[in-house]
Amino acid sequence: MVALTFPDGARRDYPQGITGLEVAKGISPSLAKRTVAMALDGVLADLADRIERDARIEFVAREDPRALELIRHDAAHVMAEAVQALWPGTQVTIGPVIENGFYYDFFRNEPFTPEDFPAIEKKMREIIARDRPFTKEAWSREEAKRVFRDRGELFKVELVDAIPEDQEIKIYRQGEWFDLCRGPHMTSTGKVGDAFKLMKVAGAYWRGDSRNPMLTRIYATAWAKPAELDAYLKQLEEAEKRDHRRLGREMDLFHFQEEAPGSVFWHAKGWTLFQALESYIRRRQTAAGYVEVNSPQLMDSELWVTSGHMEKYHDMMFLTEQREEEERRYVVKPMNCPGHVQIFKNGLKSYRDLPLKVAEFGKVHRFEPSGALHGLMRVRAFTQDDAHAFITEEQIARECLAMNDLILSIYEDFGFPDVVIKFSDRPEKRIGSDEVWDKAEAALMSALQASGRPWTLNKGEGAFYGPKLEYVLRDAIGRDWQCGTVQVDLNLPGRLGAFYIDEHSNKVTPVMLHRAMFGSLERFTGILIEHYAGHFPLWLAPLQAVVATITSDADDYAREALAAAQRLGLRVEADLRNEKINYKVREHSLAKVPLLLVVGKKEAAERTVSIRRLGSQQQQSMTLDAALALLAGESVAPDVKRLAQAA
RNA sequence: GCCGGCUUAGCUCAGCUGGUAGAGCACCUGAUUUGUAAUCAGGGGGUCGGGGGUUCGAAUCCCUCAGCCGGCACCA
Repeated sequence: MVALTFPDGARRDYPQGITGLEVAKGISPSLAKRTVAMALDGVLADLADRIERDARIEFVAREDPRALELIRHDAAHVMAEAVQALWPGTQVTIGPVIENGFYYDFFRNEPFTPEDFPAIEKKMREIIARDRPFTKEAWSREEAKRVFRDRGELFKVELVDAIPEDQEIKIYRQGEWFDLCRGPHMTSTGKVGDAFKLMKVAGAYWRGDSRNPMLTRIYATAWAKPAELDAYLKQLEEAEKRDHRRLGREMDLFHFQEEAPGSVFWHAKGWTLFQALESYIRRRQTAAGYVEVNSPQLMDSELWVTSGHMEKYHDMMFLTEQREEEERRYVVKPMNCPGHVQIFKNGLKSYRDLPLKVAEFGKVHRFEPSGALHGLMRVRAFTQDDAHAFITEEQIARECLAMNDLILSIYEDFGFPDVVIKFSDRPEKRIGSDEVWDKAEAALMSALQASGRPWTLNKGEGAFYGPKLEYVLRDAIGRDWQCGTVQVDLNLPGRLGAFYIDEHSNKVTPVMLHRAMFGSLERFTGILIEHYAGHFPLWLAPLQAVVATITSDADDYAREALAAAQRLGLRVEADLRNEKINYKVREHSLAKVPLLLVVGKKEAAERTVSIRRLGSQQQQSMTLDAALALLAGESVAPDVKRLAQAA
């Protein structure tokens, strides 16, 4: 006998080996009918599975949120059957559920194109309409390999081989078609429903390894109800509207062109935004005890040989040509650290100088693979808010904590609600003694725990020179961005010959901490454009307000208002064009100008303005002086505002 | 870098199976002086991404290079 506990707390005994379906039927035929799977002790299982042990049992209806991953997984099987029905000889490989949908990787000489989608979707609907039950079989390893080999499914043979010896080989059938699969599945193909859509084709390496053959991946989305599918598609459209590449063009922030792939042409408005961010970081880190330096763009390649970068990253660095009159070759810097070590080494340093925290808005160049380039998010030339702290071993914990606090405080100012920290500890291949690693990891970990933030362990993912923290932001539409980093470096200072004199007159190699907060300013600007959907807070908005006239009678007054605003350092333009106010309101709203100061005859006579805020229909009338004071107040950066409040 | 797709006016896009390029918006000019999301009329603008080939003839077909887009791989 097995004892099953039901969600209402009832507990009943059943013969051992009874199936979930039989249990459901025993309770009521209608329950059995609407149930697509069960959960035993919270783990999803086939409804046809035999129950061998006492368990908490729950019946999962198709509408249950937990059924969604089954719908998607079943849909993946249906898609694979459809593809093989349409193109015999296509090999199937793997088809997992992912966020918002699923994919399936196929191997076929002729790749698929989106034009094939309608046919595949049609065939899928046929298979779903047939409503064949999913049935599970356990095969022997040899039998599975023989069957797949006979069918020419060589990738499946590899998959069978990859299954650990202690696990059984499970095959799921849906009518004639079957697939190697871990399961579980719903009761039949009909349960997939029709809220699915094929989204895109993509190449993907077999087993994620670029040395392997490339497969064709078909991405699809699937939902329990058509309304959910529609909502998802709408959400994608919304995300597209806030794409920083699109907003960058629409808001006249920047552009790219063929002659400089991966390098940004910043327009005046975009550069204003960029500089607002740079100034902000400069204020924050100066307040935290950093000094700012600037190191050369080009340095002798020998230095990069010494640092080890040449060997590891040669293919990703820009190098100058060797010239007749100059035998040396120069490297366009891909990072700032070697330069900062040179600054540290210049002049003898004492333990009294430590910690020495050196920051630079260094522009670095990296020859990123062409396929990796992506707007501002992945470029070949970018500006890091980089810093290196030269410290003693004893100072590791304190300085890491200070960096951690600074980074988290900065993200708060931009309204990122969720920050997840990844802790990467010692990798297999590393330098330095275990004692030093122990100390470095413990110090980093104490900083991490002091932050009180959620974190995850990235086992063995640290740099070869030391452990690191990586800060991942989640933006307004739920996407993750890795930005900040704190790295303990036990290697480079020694390698480049840096030392300080300790209190016993001994030469000691300092520990170096690498720190970035935004990471790449280019990328962070892109993230912010999407995070705010172009609706920047006033302190960042490239154009804060437009003074718009209703008739030309107000032109002189508008010019006066503009000049007064500019004297206050506000970023304001005047729109004196011979256009209707409706037209101007529309145009500046679309351009996402935060504030419109509308002036007509009435305002000119009364020395007032009518304020209209972006996203609001309402108007607010006040005197020009009051309006400018308000604007100036709202334009103050959050850190400066805090200082003013504290004073 | 790999797989697939795309590249036509400043932007968004149309141009069927080859016959020599079009729309809307933007821009310019004129009229209109306007009260909170598009006033009307007129006008200019393209060696159809670069190079090569097939053809009597190429935006259209083929090859090649580049860039971009979607993934994969990579990301000090």
